[in-house]
Amino acid sequence: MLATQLTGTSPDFVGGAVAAIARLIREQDLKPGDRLPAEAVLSKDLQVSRTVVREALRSLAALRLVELGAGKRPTVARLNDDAFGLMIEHGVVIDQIDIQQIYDARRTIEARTAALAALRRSEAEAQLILAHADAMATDFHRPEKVMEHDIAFHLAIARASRNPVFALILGAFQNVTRETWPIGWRSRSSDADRHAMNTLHREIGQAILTGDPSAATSAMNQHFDISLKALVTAGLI
Amino acid sequence: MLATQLTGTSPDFVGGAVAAIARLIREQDLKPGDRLPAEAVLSKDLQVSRTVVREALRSLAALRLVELGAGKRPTVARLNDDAFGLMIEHGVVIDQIDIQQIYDARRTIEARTAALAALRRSEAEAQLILAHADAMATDFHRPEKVMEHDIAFHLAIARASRNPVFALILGAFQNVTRETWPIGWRSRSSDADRHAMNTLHREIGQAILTGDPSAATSAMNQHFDISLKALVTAGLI
DNA sequence: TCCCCTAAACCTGTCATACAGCTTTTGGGA
DNA sequence: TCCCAAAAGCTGTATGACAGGTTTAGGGGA
Repeated sequence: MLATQLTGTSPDFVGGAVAAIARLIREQDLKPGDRLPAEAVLSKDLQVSRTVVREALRSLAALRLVELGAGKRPTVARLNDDAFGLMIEHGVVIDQIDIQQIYDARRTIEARTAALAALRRSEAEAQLILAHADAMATDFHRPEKVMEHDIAFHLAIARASRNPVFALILGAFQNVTRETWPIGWRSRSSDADRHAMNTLHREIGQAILTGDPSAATSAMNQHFDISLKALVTAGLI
Repeated sequence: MLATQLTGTSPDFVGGAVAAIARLIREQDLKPGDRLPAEAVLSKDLQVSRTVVREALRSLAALRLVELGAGKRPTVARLNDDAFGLMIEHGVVIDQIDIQQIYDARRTIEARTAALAALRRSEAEAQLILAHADAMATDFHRPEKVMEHDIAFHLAIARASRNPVFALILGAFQNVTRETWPIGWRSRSSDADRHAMNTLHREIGQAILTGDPSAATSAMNQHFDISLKALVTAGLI
């Protein structure tokens, strides 16, 4: 339950404060934007110095449970993917996770988000998804733009799935994707290959617009088949 | 990239220190267990007070990128699921995520981990998985034990899938599962229903032992169908 | 009465210093 | 060479201080 660990049975004031503040949020049923007590108040209530309270709040802020700002009392925060993104990136840096494993996770999840998006997307979401697919073709000669639209395309689908857990997880993969994407792009042998990828994106978008979940899933799976092949060709995997 | 946010264009010393330390780990290619510079050294190098360095280290420790201990220099840490677990729990507490969404994520991922486990499990892993399934039957009259074996069963499969991303995500759901599991258990109308669940667990385990991925996936899907129904009956979803 | 503005009160971000207690290193003795 | 103890190194916590940002309260004007 604590965010830090105990050395033997030592006190761990900071860990205790983290737990106490998390409990406070839960027990007082606080929601995003609600203000927590000021540091000085927490310090008195929890019987620890402001130093300890501040380190505890920083811990919670790192996890995105609270938000801090100069002069402002701490507030309860909405979950957001960049904290988890840092963790994933770290996993890659220390070789605990490799790129193929991330791709497999993406494939597994995105096969599902594509299906859910086909079932649940709003009209605006479907249009946004297709717009990104189209923009990838339009900006074809500018790889950086293509990449950003590609990433936005997949994230838009995740959001349209209406499951924030999926959006959170896939959002966390973004930074890693930004590093590997150019490799895949360069490894494709011809522009024809690159256009073929765009076609698949549009197919996914169409299936989502049409509301055909199994078509969306199978197009998404094809997409990952091809992308993975490109990374294998590049020797990245 | 930073773990905390900037208010306008303010300096944000702590955020800068977090980024600098993360960069240090990456650029020096540090691995789990490697020691970081002492706080005093970082303080001098980064030109900020020890207070700032400490808050930055606490942030990284909360995300499990580093590990802290009294008297010890900070060390690089292996990723671990409890930080992500806290985030998920928070998402539930503030109503950003509901139980059904977590179940859908679990179902999606576990259909895959079951298949992968069937393909990749070691002999010992297969035995461990089956042992947990058996223990659920043996300890049938002690719900708490059943729950722990149930959770351990699913986690063992995740680990046997050999994809740490899945293990990380599913591990993070554990705490939430611990809160909802008893509700599902109580909602089942008869002991026969409860035994049926155990049978399914054993079926999954058998498929993994046999090395039959599609059987493992379909048994896992059945398992989730039934579990979800129990939660719907209980009015939780 | 209501709105707006300003001054005061409140609060966080950063710094410096101090010291207890834990860990690692060093150096000497067997 | 190995072991052990002393010294050095380091973190965890506390206190006090102050700059600068934010919120609140209260007064003045319409």
